[in-house]
Amino acid sequence: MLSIGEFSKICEVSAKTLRYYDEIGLIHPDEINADNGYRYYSISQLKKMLFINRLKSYQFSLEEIKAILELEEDQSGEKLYSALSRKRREIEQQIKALDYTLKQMSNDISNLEKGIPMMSRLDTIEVQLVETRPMNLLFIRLMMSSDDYAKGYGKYFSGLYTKIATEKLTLLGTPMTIFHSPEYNPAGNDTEFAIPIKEAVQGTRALPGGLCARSVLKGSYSELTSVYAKLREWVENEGYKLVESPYEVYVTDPNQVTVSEDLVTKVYFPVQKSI
Amino acid sequence: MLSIGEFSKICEVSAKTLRYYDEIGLIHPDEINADNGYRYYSISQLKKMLFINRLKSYQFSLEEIKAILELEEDQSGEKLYSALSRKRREIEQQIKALDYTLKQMSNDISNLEKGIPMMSRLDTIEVQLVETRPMNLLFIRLMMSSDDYAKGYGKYFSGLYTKIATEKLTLLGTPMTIFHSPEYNPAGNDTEFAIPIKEAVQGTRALPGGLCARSVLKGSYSELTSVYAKLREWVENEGYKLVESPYEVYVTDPNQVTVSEDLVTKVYFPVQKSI
DNA sequence: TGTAGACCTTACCCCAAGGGCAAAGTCAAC
DNA sequence: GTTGACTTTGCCCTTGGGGTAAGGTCTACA
Repeated sequence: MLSIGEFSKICEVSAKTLRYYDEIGLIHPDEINADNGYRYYSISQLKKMLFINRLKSYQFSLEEIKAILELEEDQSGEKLYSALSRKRREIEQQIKALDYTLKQMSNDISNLEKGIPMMSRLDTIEVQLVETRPMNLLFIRLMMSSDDYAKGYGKYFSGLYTKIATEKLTLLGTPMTIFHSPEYNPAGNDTEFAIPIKEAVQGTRALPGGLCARSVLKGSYSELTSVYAKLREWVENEGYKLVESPYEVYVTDPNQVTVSEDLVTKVYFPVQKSI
Repeated sequence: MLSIGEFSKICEVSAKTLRYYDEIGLIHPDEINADNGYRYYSISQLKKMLFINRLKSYQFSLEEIKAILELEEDQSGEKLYSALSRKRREIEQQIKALDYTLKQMSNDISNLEKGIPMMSRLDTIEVQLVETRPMNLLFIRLMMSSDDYAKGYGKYFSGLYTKIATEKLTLLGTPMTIFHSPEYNPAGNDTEFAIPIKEAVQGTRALPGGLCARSVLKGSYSELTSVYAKLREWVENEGYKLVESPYEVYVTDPNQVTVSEDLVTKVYFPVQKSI
């Protein structure tokens, strides 16, 4: 039997951590001296502890590890296999996200090298007051959680395009998204995917034309936040107010454009002069 | 002026977060109504908030962001530039680490597909009882923090090799590391880098031979933990005890071996029969 | 002018995964 | 027998806020 100190040295885990794992039921010492409360671990617990360490290095939470250990006792490695596969996908996602972060950072760094301040893009976003024409939209409107956006765009737009193709409708513009939720809510937003067409068939509606504040974004969608901020600032400063739901028009098809710098998106804020 | 709710919607930051940032001094509202305590933000604070959001996405802590904001007020973007560059290196490191994790996970997953349990490697590590010969070591002994190991190995071994070359000494084996700290301590470990040579010049010492438990590791150093655990288990089970500092012998040169599967490392535990 | 509903305030407790420290009890070696 | 190393529990601390409660305020509508 090994004291907590000995066991901790062998596993390269602090004694404090071992006590914590005992407390949360992850790994209990094989034996506890009833007189003095000293914890004693058996050599055979080493394997379990190393397994825990490995799962930790795979970014499983202690709770997940506990569940895995409990499952492992009954049956074969089926659950473990699927848990690992799921976690692997998560880590692949993390790497993608970090690659993207790296790209953005490098962009900012090279701008700084040229003497361009980091947030100067905000000052260069141009807002125009435009009059839009009424349109007839083939649409689908639903609640989107922020996680599903990437998937949703492809799914719903291709559904709409399929309908246009099978029913031989006439395309009049590029796809657009209308945001009906008055505020941004990570849990879910009332979102409308739409494509302008000629025919007023079932599943279409009219989008009235009117005065809009509009910005054109050339480049990655990650800058959209700045565009929205700029538009709101402009609307406020110029004495207008938002009277309808804002919408985005995807002038370039994200599936056709491989380089994100080539993306063109127009953001519209339907406005009125306030009083 | 914008109320906290309006400002929070524009920035896509929760009101709670804004109150927290006010509390820690990251961004104070432009004005606070003295009667009711309501916070009011100006449109011009938008840029600062978006800047904070961007730095957050670059994994700066709020404390770091605060420091950056305070520096930005006085002078040019020098500090920001170096902070960004440093953080970029950190993120590159993270990606490397995640890539490595991914490799290990994939290995475990493909083993599971073949029906091989994850920690079965532990059972396959073989321990042999061997008698080592005394050696004469050219050595350097110092405290190494766990962060420096990667750098340290190259630095200190190349120092020793330089000495061997310039003083025309005779190489008698591959490099080795002796761990004198009785326990693993992340803050620093008493570590000896050594190379066996023939001549007993200054800067050398004798390593006595004797009974050792030894395991041979073929593959990545990340498995060393398992090897150490296995050796300790073996020593305990077979009724031996550790009587000197353990050491590792790097049979293959890490600088020559490009594929980590080809690395060969021998781990020695000098032992005696216990009583 | 009244009031309902939306909005704001502070205050308190909560999360993960332990780290640090203190006071007190215990063990092992000399 | 003593000393120093080891162990115990208990309490507070970390990051970046989330959740909720109790109570005060604002604004739009009737």
